[in-house]
Amino acid sequence: MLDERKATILRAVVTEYIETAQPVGSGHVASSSEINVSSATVRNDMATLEAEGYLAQPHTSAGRIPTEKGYRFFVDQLGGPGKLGATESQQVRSFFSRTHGEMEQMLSDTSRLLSSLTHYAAVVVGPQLEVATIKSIQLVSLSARIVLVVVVLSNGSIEKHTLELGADTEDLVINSADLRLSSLVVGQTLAGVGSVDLNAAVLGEPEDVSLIIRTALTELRGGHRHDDQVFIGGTSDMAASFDAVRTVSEILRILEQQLVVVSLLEDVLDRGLSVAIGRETGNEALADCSIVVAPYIVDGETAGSIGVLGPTRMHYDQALSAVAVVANRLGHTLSEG
Amino acid sequence: MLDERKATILRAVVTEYIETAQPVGSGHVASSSEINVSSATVRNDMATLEAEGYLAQPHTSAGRIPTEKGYRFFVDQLGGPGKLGATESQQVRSFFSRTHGEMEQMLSDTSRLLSSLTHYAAVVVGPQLEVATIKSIQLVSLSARIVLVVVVLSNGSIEKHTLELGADTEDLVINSADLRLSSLVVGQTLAGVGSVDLNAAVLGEPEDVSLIIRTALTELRGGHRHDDQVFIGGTSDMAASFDAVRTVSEILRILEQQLVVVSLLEDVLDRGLSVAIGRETGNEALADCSIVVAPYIVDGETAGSIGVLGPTRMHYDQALSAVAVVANRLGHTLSEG
DNA sequence: CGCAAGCAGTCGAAGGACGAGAGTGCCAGC
DNA sequence: GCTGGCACTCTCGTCCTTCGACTGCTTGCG
Repeated sequence: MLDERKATILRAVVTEYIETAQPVGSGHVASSSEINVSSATVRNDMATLEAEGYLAQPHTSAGRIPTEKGYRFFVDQLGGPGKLGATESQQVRSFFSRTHGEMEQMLSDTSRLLSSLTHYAAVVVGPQLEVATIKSIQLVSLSARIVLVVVVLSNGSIEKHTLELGADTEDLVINSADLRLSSLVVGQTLAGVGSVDLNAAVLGEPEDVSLIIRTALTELRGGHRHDDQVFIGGTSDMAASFDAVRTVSEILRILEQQLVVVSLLEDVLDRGLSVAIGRETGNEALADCSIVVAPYIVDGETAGSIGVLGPTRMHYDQALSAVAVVANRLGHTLSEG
Repeated sequence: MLDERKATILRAVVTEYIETAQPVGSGHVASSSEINVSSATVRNDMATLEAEGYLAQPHTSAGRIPTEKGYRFFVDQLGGPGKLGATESQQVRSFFSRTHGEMEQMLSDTSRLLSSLTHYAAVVVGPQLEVATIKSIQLVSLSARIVLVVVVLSNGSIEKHTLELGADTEDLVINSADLRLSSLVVGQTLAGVGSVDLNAAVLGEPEDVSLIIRTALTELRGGHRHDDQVFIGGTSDMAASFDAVRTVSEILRILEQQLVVVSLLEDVLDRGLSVAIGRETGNEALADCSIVVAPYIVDGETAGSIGVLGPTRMHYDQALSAVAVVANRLGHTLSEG
């Protein structure tokens, strides 16, 4: 499609623009790269590149700026994540050797790590609960009419639901319900709870016990929506890399909607991409942004995804490496547990 | 201190500046307020107000801008939160009638409510776990060497800790440890766990059981640090009310540090204030910001605090009312549960 | 003495002129 | 097919001027 020299020129323009945020002119490219042709030749090629949609001019007699198509070419020819710098990979290593304990804490810390590596906003989407099996279910009575259902899942996360009962209920009743529930759902997935036959479930139990069981199961089924946990870090870094408050505010508005963020990442992954540039993100408000994503794999299965969000002129190579390495290590660490 | 007319003038300047973000001149004040004096007189008074530190001039021949002292006077003479507007109080009412269920979810939603009411960033600090008593403790074995300690507290929140055991452990052993732990800590506060005598705790138990008990108790003691949960909403609104990206980025950096946020709010409350203006916040990076805070009370005790963070030129009356009403209703709702 | 009216002075914001600089497109020639 | 040269374009910074919005002060009036 593009001959060797045009590709090199395009590469040079993109790199330079990412570095300086200034339109880059033919002179710069001619002098500061491995091309040994004159600026006039570069000019001709740049005109072609513009005609083919890889570059754009903010105005006549200014240098060129990469278009989304230009960035896309640049990213594609990078051909996957490279090596991480020495200090960065040291940082990753020390993070994962130090980290332990709660998954939530760890995912949240991971988003901080990722943003500190890349200086962009980092998003970490927690494992989907649906695939995990139920290890334990327990009813805890908080007050006469309030009962907490605590479900422990095989991946170490916890689902909880508050039940408000219509009438005061004795501990004995709660215990019976607890036992029955355990035998019903332990070993199932959360999704599997949906297929439990409500009527069969309460067969032979007294009225008050069966009421609790019904309520608890219904709650568990309804809980599907806030399945995904999202951890976001580095919004301040993100803000610093834009120059219009308006843009920053719009991006923050997106990031505040966790559902949108999750589907954003998943859309990108579904399309088989690891980078979405500008409008490729599918979100008009992110026209000036790019997203770099990777899934992480726990015990052989894709568990969740991580990503960074920055300006279209982001350091793609660094971001790609950072995301890849962190996703890899994160999956590894979670698999051990 | 300030005679009636000077106070009125100061009030007028502050209101006007909050509205327009433009320095306000003597002409404006003279024409657009209940003062019936000429602009020349206003000018004289404004000169005095400036000399006394209530107003400042960006440059000669510009209008006046309130100083922190000016805002402080303005806020003090407001004398506490007023009524909320009709639509806003409708919004609050419908929110609290609709809301139910998980505390985390509710606090997070509350931060969204508060930011949507005020159009500033909203901070909700969750109840301190230390005062809650332990309702139940349970050990769940996730794999041969990994055990999850799940602690249910009386306020409905959950603490969990992962234990990594040195050797494969049978369920029987875990069950014994579970029983012993329950008898030890149920009914205590989390802080109270600290005073349990480790040696007495494991008296008479076999080696493997006592190891688990020790590990679990130690973990629970160490867990004190991430006590407070912080929920932040409306960062996009906050961003929109500043005009320098730099400022926004710095504020976001503060908000990313949950510990800092918590102590920020508590410092303000400790000083007996409900509003901190500019440097009163005690944080240099928040020189252009003000914070409005209120504690919320659950079952007669101060449980946590909520607040909004906006520019020094914020709508103090609205913010004060919103924070007061929401804190009140939140405390109420949590008390019922 | 307090207030108002008038007036001179100050300063920033807005707008226009202008040159410098960076970059382009194109053409002719090697 | 590449290059040097050249004319042209457009932005940006600077300078200048004008305009307008203020202020501070002085003076006069009740």
